[in-house]
Amino acid sequence: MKKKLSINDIARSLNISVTTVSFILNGRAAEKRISEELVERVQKYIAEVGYKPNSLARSLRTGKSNTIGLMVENIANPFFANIARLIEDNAYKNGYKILYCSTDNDTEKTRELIHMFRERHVDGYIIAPPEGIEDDINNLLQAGSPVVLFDRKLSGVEADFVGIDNYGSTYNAVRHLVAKGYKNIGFITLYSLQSQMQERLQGYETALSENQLNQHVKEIPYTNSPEEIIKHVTAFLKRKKELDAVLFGTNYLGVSGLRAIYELGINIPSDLAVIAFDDHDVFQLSNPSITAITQPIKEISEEVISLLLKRLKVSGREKNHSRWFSRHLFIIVSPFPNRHWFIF
Amino acid sequence: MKKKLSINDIARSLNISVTTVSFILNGRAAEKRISEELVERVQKYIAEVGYKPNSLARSLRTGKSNTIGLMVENIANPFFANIARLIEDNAYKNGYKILYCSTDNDTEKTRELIHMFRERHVDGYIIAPPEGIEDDINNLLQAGSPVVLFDRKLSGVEADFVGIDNYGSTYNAVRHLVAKGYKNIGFITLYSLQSQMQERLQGYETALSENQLNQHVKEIPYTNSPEEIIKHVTAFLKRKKELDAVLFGTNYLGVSGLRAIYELGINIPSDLAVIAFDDHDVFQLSNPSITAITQPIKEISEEVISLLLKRLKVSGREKNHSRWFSRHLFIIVSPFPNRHWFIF
DNA sequence: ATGAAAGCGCTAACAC
DNA sequence: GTGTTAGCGCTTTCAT
Repeated sequence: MKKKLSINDIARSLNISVTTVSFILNGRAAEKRISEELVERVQKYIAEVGYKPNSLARSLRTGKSNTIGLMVENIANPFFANIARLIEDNAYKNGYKILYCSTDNDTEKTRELIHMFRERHVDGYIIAPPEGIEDDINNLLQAGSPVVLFDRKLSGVEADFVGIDNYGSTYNAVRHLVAKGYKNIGFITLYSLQSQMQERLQGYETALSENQLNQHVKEIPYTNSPEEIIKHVTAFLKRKKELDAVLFGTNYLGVSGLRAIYELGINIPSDLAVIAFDDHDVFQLSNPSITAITQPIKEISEEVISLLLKRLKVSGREKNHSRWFSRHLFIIVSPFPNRHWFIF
Repeated sequence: MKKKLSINDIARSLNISVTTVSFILNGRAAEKRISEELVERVQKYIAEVGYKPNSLARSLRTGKSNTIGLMVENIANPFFANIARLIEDNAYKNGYKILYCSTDNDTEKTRELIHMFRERHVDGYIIAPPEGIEDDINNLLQAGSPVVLFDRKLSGVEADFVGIDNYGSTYNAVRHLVAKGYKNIGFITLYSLQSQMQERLQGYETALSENQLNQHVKEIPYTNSPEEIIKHVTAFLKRKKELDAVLFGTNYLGVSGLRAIYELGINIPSDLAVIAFDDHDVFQLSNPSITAITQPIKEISEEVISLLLKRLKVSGREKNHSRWFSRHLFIIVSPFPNRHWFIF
């Protein structure tokens, strides 16, 4: 168990001061006019003995950690897993490490996780927030930490946000079904007050009432297991024999829902048309493949990380917020003067 | 931007010393015979002002971080994502936080990630290692850090390991197919020297040669995109018209492979029987559903984390390695006297 | 039972 | 240009 080297050991071995080593380490040698020759000698020695600065100590001192906390609903959900991967890659390229975790939509767990991130001095936060976490996020913001929310908004929280037009998505999906002649369109969604779910519901309801059609909504709690979801969807479909189309509010509801549909022997699309929200391998592979409302995962990830990186850059420097917008977005609407909302 | 409280602030406000506060904080009040009344007063005040110790400083001092680094191949793969979730939950219950990351089977990236974990003083490592990372892991071990490997072994690395009987799995799968009368059985696998892939290949080859059947192996590089995989599988199946069954070496090869099969209009199972390695929602939902060689994810996760926790406990204390084995395992074989290999 | 103080490894203001 | 030194917030030994 070889002892870890410290900057002190290096300085002592080389008969120079720790300051000099520190400056060289942090690329401030030129600025401090440290001789070329010394710089080289130090770097050679460091490489030789394999010294690596202790980033814990560095963080403790500087208050920065080059780390971003990423909180998703569930890392096992392909939608979030893929976003996480893209964000991770992008962050790495910019010198940031990502720490992820799953909130399970559990407010208390999320609170603890935020706290853990805070303890670890993450420089910024990317969060798909559960309900009820508003105050905690506001605290973060108030403490000067950059926070980018995504997937669902939080009312009363003045943070940057990236998401999609949920309302328009379900609204258009239903209109599409109506145009194709479907009359009894069900919506199987989450029992949740989260903004994205409420908007999806709203889009569904508006489209239906504009066409004088009846609503058939089934709300399923987030905590249900796949087996429970299957049971409830099965019961719902059995009761609602008149349904000729069904829209799923999330990908995993769609996955379990399809199981229910297959088990009931219902044929897609002759007996029942199916549209799901968020893509999933399953939807592409189903035969016939299931129509999915696909979110632009790549664009969302890029916007999220670039937004946060900008805040990070700004937060150490001048507060000039000009030229903040990138190219490929749909709508930019923010109720707050200094915050940015990107809606794809 | 309210200033963060430190243990000093607490001590000063209460007119006591930081030592006392520290002892109370760390549950050593009784041991140090600090008066009940004082303890209560301190705890009340701490709760009131919402003080939370800075874990960075604590780690710097103690050298522990209550953190475990978890490196999987790809967090977007359901097999790894689910294992990660289970490990995370279990670690949390034991007071440990998990930092995950994806290696992409890239040795250089993995090396950097190990380094980052090391910098951050993670207390232990859980790794599904890529090839070529042997020396780095040995360094970790030599430095006294607990490491548990899973999914694939590393030759010449004396670490704990948890995995499955890959050889037996494919061997039995092929025998199962042979028993059902299939004669031309293909194996579409990864172009990889990783132990688990080699073992799967070996199982396939042995079973075939025992039955005097011809091998039909297609190896696909890890770096291929789903589209490339589909193209290569398509070409392979087109060339090998004689195949009546095919075995996929991993779940994502199976997912893309199914796409190829569907696009070719091949019927399962009448034209071609299909077995995949590792489960996936897609396999369950396919119609008819695809047979999958399912790994016991729950058991693997539990064994991994319990193994690491034990090492963690031991590494601070006496080195008594008795009673190390848990209940639900299949085979325990380790080439090293002091290391444990759990093969399910 | 409680407090003073050293020190974990690093950065940066301030000296020279 | 380079060195001295004061902390960042915490734990823990040693005194009292």
